[in-house]
Amino acid sequence: MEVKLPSFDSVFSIDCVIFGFEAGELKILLIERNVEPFKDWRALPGYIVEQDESIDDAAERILYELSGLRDLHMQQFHTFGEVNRHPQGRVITVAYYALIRINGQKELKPITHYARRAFWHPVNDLPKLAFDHTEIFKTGFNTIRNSLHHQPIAFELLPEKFTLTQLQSLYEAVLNKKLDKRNFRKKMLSYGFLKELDEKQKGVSYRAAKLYKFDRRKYAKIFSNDLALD
Amino acid sequence: MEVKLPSFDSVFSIDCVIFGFEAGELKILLIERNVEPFKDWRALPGYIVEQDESIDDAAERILYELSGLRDLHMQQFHTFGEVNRHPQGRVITVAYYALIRINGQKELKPITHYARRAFWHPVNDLPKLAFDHTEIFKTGFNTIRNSLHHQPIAFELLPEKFTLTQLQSLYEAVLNKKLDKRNFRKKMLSYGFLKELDEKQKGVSYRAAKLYKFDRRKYAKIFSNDLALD
DNA sequence: AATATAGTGTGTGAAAATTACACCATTAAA
DNA sequence: TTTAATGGTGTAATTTTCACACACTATATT
Repeated sequence: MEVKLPSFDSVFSIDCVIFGFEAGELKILLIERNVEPFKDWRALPGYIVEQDESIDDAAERILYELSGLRDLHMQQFHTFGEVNRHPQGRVITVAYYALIRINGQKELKPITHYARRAFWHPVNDLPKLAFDHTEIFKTGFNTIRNSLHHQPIAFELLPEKFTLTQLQSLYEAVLNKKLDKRNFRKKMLSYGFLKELDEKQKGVSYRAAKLYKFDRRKYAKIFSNDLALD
Repeated sequence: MEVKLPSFDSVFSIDCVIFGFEAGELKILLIERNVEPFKDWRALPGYIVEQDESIDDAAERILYELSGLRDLHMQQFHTFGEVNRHPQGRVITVAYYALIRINGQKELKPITHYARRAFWHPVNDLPKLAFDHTEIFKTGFNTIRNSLHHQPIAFELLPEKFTLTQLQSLYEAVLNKKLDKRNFRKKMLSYGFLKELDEKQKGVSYRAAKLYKFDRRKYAKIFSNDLALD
């Protein structure tokens, strides 16, 4: 079955590495491709940038079309421009990451037919991905690992109300190492951007943990001097 | 004088923010444009990526053609993709930075006629730049400021043999703040990647300072656990 | 030869941050 | 009531950071 595909001279595309956290595991969003090339392969959600949209806008649109996910805060992290990274011709891709709470109920439904389905997959034990997407994923994972201490990454992945244990297990998943419980809690609380709530966890068959909220205002105040200087 | 210019549908370009250090001042490389659009303006060295070259290769070539500089280690830092950033059409640009010792004797000579000349300009007090190059510069400056503590940035800007005072003044220039001399020296020496030489500064009309070399091996060993994890 | 000049080179104590480490409390289910 | 599972807490030792001031040395000038 030979398929005749168009060939590209000069095309921009976007690829998205979307992280989610569920059941103590860090996951990313994959699609199953429904078109050539790499039909039936797993891949990062990605597609071509239109003439009249900025790359930031394109990233939002493309993610939406392939997964139904909207209004994520997407952040560019690297551009991949090897000559032969795409079999149809010259395609340079700008890679974005975003972080999202997997709410269980959040349904993933591709809008276009380019993806057969979209699904969450644990970052450990990823399948072989189309194009150079494995490399893109690794670069993205390193990126969030490095911004964990400077950006509110953890709080975008967790539900609005979370326990300190959940927060810690997310840190452990991203950093890939065990942390000391007492030191972790002491430190997180000392930053002052966690609001203790009057609520407790429900539905667990052991002592229920206190719930906390992330205080974005205070976080911004504390970390504002991190970068910048115009 | 109306000039008819081609218009672009979909073009990749590269722009370079090249840092140098001289006379206690941090500088960047600018060109004077010799062609429309923005003829006669100051700009970052930048041009269009060819069909058959990777963006990393393109960055090296373009910098060479516009300035005569070669073999710098260029590092991509951001891609700019607003729709109207280029007056002739859709041009997405990948920005790179590099660091170089300004040796005084190193001559800057554009190879192509696109640049009339290339020259060093202090990062403070930059003129208005063509396109969105001022924004690109700022992003690049923030990038190196943030990697100063994790990458051997300082040592690529200094001559091979340097004094601790020179090293400190470079840190001060990049971070834009004064540092304490005793603490700075203590800390730098404690890292163990500075090799003290048996030589001293020459030609100064005051007590000559010891010269040091940067030990790249030891540096790599110390900072290797910073990133990565495949 | 004396002196002015300019930058080099050094140590200590206080405060803050980091690390290592173990046990009782609470809840639901059996 | 017992068990299984996780929640929650404090302290001491160590390391790191920070603030801070003065004598030394090489040269140029008179």
